[in-house]
Amino acid sequence: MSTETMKRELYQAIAKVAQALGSGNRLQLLEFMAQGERSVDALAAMTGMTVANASQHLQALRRAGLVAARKDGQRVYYRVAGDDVVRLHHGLRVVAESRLAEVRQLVNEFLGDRGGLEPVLAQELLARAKKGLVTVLDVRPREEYEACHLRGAVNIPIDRLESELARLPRKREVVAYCRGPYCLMSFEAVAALRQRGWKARRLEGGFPEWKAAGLPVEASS
Amino acid sequence: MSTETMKRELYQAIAKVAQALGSGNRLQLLEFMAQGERSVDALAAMTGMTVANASQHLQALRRAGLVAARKDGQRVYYRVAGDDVVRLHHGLRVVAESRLAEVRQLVNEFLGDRGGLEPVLAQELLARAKKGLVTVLDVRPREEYEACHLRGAVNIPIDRLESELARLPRKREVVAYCRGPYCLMSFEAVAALRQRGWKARRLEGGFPEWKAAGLPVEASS
DNA sequence: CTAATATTCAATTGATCGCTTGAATACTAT
DNA sequence: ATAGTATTCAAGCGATCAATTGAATATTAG
Repeated sequence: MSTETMKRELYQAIAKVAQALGSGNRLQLLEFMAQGERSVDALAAMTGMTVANASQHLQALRRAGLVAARKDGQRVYYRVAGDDVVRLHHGLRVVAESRLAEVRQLVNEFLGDRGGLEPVLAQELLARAKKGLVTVLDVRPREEYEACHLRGAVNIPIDRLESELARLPRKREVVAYCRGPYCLMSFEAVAALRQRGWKARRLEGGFPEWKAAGLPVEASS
Repeated sequence: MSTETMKRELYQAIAKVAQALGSGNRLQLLEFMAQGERSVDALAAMTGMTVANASQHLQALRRAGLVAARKDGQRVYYRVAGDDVVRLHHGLRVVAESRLAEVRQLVNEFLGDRGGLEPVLAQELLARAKKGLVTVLDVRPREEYEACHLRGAVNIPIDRLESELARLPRKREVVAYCRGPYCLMSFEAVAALRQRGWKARRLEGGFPEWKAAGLPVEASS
């Protein structure tokens, strides 16, 4: 076979991965799976899809090698196949935000005036946390925190933040994070903390991006 | 509008970038454009597509913000929109090679027994070149070298390698590179040099990956 | 065993995509 | 102006895709 045809076949095979990413529904499924494995009906509920539709999209992602499945009892749990997949998802978002005006506008609308809160970069947080200068706050639900979180982070789910404020020392800056750049919980947390006199910022990105970058994480017990 | 619908729209807009990458022909076009800007008919000839077809694919890439066009005389020159696009292209290849067995097999078939030549990583080459331990050899055609090349690289196009061997000092190791991981010129060069007694290896990836990683490049004159 | 639950499968519909063909447009050289 | 070249446009065809619907399969609880 000529090298031209071989190269064409090769790129056509690589393109299948991009095709699998070429659907808003599948990108959303991947975002949720980046938090940890999830069952089909959980993913269907989170994305607002029918179960049958979610199942078919998950199978498309599996055929492209982007997710893996594990069966336990009557449930099937899907998860991203590896950190490289999360990084690819992230890279796609970055390019889309920087190259498509429509995406930039949608992000601005979505974040509203919250966009103004300038985020802390992962490397910066890592350095400041090492020196004990900041409290790292995970505002996701308890189960997600327990499955995996940034090393040394404290967990106060966003709906309990007001009642458990006492756990956050006032003198240190708080850096909050949640599920990712399109998750609003850390924005809310920062706003609430600032209103009550804390110095607070949010982490750029969220938990999946941190983990995919190979930065330190830990699980509870 | 509810945040769910906004998020759905946002991801649908991001997915358009992935859709643009979801075609082997467009991935090949991007590979060629990563070397530098190219006219429509040059790209059509390189990929073996009809001119009309290439034009349409290029417009699809432009709608997705991945390439930009410049008109000069009666020709239109297309180029990748930025280094982030090259990095995304690269990330896609990495995921496809690591996650799809079919892609791994096609790569092996394509590279044949050449796959055995273990490549030099970019960071390693940078360090060794700084100490003057290696000769960096660009085996691409002269025009491509002149447009842009790794800083300090020597240019001997692959078809003139035999006749200009004298330009390569025998005692230093040679590291050869070309257009990218699916370009065979550097493999040939390494094989030829080794046969004649040189110590030679090839650079992992190629020129576009080096440039997109922000490593030092320069142009002639 | 039976009922209930979770997931997958199969068939259908409308929409979109990829490629071809042939014509239209834009620019250059003479 | 005219001819030649480069690119884009428009129409058409077959293939693929996304979502819905309803049924089939697999597993657990009682």
